[in-house]
Formats: sequence, C-alpha cells, structure tokens
Amino acid sequence: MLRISKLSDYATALLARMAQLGAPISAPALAADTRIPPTTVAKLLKQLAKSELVSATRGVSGGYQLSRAPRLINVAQVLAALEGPLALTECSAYDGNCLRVGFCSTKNHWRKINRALIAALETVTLADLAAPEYVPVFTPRPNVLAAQV
Amino acid sequence: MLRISKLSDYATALLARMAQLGAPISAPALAADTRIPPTTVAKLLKQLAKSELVSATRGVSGGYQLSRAPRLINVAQVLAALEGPLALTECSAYDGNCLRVGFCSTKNHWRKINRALIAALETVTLADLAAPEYVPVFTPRPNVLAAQV
DNA sequence: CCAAAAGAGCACTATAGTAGTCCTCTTTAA
DNA sequence: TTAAAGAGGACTACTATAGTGCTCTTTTGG
Repeated sequence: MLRISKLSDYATALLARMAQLGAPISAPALAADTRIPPTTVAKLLKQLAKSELVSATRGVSGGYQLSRAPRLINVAQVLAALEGPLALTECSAYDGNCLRVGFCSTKNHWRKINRALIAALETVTLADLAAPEYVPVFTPRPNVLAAQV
Repeated sequence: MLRISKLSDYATALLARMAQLGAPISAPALAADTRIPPTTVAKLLKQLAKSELVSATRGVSGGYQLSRAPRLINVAQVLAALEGPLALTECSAYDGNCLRVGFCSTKNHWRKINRALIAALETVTLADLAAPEYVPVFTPRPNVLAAQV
C-alpha cells in the first residue's frame, strides 16, 4: 500500500505532541498522552535520540525534548531517522543489487519520483503538525483520490 | 524504507517494456525479456488485466498488450492496481481503525503529504518510462580518467 | 478435431520484516 | 540510597511478501 511503517507514524505523532508541549516529557508520560504502547514509545524515543532529533535527560525527573525548534524538524528527517534513506525502490537509493540494471529503463525515473516525494515530505515540519489543524467540514461525496487511482 | 513492494516495481518494469514493444507479448516471453521469474510475471499480468491496464488474449498465440496508449497510463495507476489505494498512513486513505483519531493532530497533514506524493506519481507515465532515459554522459577524457583512479 | 500454447484462478509455502516485549545496566534527583 | 527514568540489547509473535504449483478454460494450427 506504499505505507510508511506504523512505527514511523507513531514517531511523527510523538514528535508532534512534543512540539505542542514545548517542554521535556518522560517516555511513560508521552505514552499515556498519545495512547501508544509505552514500550514502543521508549524504543522509538531512543532511536530518535540517536538521530539527534530529540535529546534525553537521564535520572528521576528525566525525559525527552526536541533537539531544535519544531519548524527546523521536517517529516523527511523523521522518516529517515527511523527507516533509513528514503527510497521507493532499491535503485533509487543506491546502485547495485538489482540484477536488471542493464535492461531496466526506469531507474532515473524512479529517482525523479523519489525526489518529488522527499520534497513533499520536507515541506511539512513539526510546527505544522503541532498546529491545530484545519478540519474540513464533511461533505459526503465519494473519495476523489481513491476513485482517481 | 518507505518502499513500494518489489512486485509493484516489477509491474512498472513489465509495463514499461510492453510500452516499448508496442505489440502483444506472452507472459513467458516477457519474463525472459525482463529476467523476472515467469510465475511472478504471470501473476502480475493477471492482476494488471483485472485492473484493465492490460488486456489479455487467450489461446495458442495469445498474450498481453496495454489497454491504452502508454501516455495514458501513469505510475500512480499502476501502483494502485497492485497495492490498492495509495496511502502512507491508515488514516490518509479512510477514516476509522485508528484509535488515536481523537488526539492525533496529524491526520490532515498526512493527507496533504499523500496528495503531493500521488501528484508526483501521476506526472510519470509509461511513455516516460519507456523512453530511452537521459544517462548523464561521462565525457571520457583520458587524462581525467587517469587522474581519477 | 485434438494437441499444445497460453491465460484464469486458486491455494499454498517459505521467508523476512514489523511491532512489540523483556531484561539488565547506568544515571540522577529527592 | 532508593526509585524513577533512559540505554542498549536480545528475543518473540505475527503478518505481509514473493514466489510456486496445480487445475481449468480458451484458442489456434496441423
């Protein structure tokens, strides 16, 4: 389904919440806040700390906070922190491993598509995700996007 | 890694090849041509036929061909045919199923990102993929080569 | 008119990746 | 010095993916 992993989805939700709070919060507290399994939250925050998107404070009243301002962290960075280099196909990330390289005429096109995707992901920052979102009034017409594809 | 599935990758390669050929071709022949496992090719073409991206002819000299002109088939359609509605997250495709809907402030943003992605995928057609791609020319000036290695 | 080539439509399996858990160790505030 | 919290693994259950196999139907050429 061209999905990002559930964990990446969680991670953006966690970071968005942290951006809203603007203050350090412990992993268990954040888990309670977001209704994401505590063990999973702990695991994710550790990973995000390694990528230096959040910084940790140990000890009793420890916790995590964003390493920099919400508007300086974008979704592409978050996904890259958890899933590695963003690539739709093997060959859009790096050469090799694909036996069809010789015959395949699609490689550079995938790279182009890939760049467009990354650009889209880069335009959205945690500041955007933390902002109260515009909720469109539900007009019950069929899903245009789904119908289109 | 935000990957599309290998099968979807295969499918675009198959369709691109069919676009290049411009004539009907059997599944086994196409498999030989693309070096993709024959059974997998057969499976994929059946799926693509269901989505009416290709049309099949049965019988001894049967095979498959594109249902419409290459430039009228885009990558978004191909992926949708194989992976269903294109959605990075559960909630960008349809509501429900996500227990965090109440607290999550990111839903509409994912939808926005999703639309950008689909738009990117829609701009690339089979005609593009079938075209000989631009391969950055390496100007083989001997002295440069020597210096490089 | 029948044999062989090719598609239709399943069911099935091995593997790999994902999501989630558990345990032990270190740090630090009260 | 104890308890809360992070660090860092190892581990497990589950699920999706990629690929295979089998049987049936359709169609053409000899």
